[in-house]
Amino acid sequence: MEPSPSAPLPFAVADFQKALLTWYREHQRPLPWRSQPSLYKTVVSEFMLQQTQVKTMLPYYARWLEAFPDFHQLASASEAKVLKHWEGLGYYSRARNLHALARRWVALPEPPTDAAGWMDLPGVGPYTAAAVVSMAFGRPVACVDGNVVRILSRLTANATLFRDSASAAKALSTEADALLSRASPGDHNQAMMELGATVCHRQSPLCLTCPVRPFCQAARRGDPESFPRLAPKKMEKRSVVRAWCLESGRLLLHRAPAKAKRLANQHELPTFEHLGLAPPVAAATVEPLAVRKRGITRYAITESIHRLAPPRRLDLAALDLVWVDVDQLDTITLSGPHKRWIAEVLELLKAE
DNA sequence: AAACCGGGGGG
DNA sequence: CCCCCAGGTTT
Repeated sequence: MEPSPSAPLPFAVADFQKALLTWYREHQRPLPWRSQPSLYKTVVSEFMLQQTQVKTMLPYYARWLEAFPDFHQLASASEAKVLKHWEGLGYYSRARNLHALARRWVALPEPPTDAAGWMDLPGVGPYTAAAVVSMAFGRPVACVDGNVVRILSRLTANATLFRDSASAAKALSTEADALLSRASPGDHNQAMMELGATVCHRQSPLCLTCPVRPFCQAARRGDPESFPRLAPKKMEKRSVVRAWCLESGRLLLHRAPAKAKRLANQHELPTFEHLGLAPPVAAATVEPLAVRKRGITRYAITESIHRLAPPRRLDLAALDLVWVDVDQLDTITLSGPHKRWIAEVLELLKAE
């Protein structure tokens, strides 16, 4: 999409910046990467925040910094250990990318200090590059995440119907740049996102306490929730039948190959396809051990878990299957939902 | 229970 | 440019 010619913002940019920064310096949340900041802390926190809210990633962040205090310790850790520390956070490619980034970083004669240089590193796109170079190197590059999209579209009461938040981010990047404080780009970027996270909520925004309300067209009109306008998304329903094979205290699990597109090196309960079996006709009529639902991106997935006698003559290696002692589940990496579900089913069986 | 959020990568 | 990734929170 063509970057729209920067429509002049309907207020004095310097006044906006001052109001925003004054508010941020007083009201920012005390987050662990903000006290004694470092490049490494900034990178780790931004990776964890890529698809996850602050509250969720906070405990992971603390454990991560204890296990991997800097780029060198992270680079020399095994991938298994890295994934283990990410377990439960989801979207595991972020962990592999961060690990790969650390290994590239320690080998670099001179680590990059500009956005283009960071975008060459694994797992770093426009958003993360802007965040890192503005916060760590004071570079004037505006971050545009979902929070910023919300704030910008409300400030100007922008009624454009965007395809999705990614295209909105692209379209609004010109304005984000026009608004950016050249003197404090790192604080400015953090202040915008902090404002979006704590005041300019998607629903019921706290306009009465907003430091930039005098600049906001949507607040003036009284309908901030009308912005941004995003095209509705379609959810697709899917269902999966999983096998629960428990024998002699060992559970049969599927481990996605290292090159798998999804859940590489992660364990989950095997589907019947994983076992080389057609989903049983019985699955439709026999009561499953458990039924769980999960929503991922645009999919609404229903997973039913059926007890299955261990099939004979399984070629474990060829099918990426492993037997894991139920007392040893902590030593492997399970996907977050399956980790919970397995614990729940074990509890269920104990009660029988 | 359904709807929503949301960066990066790869084709 | 479009689709996928395989998770949590909110309502």
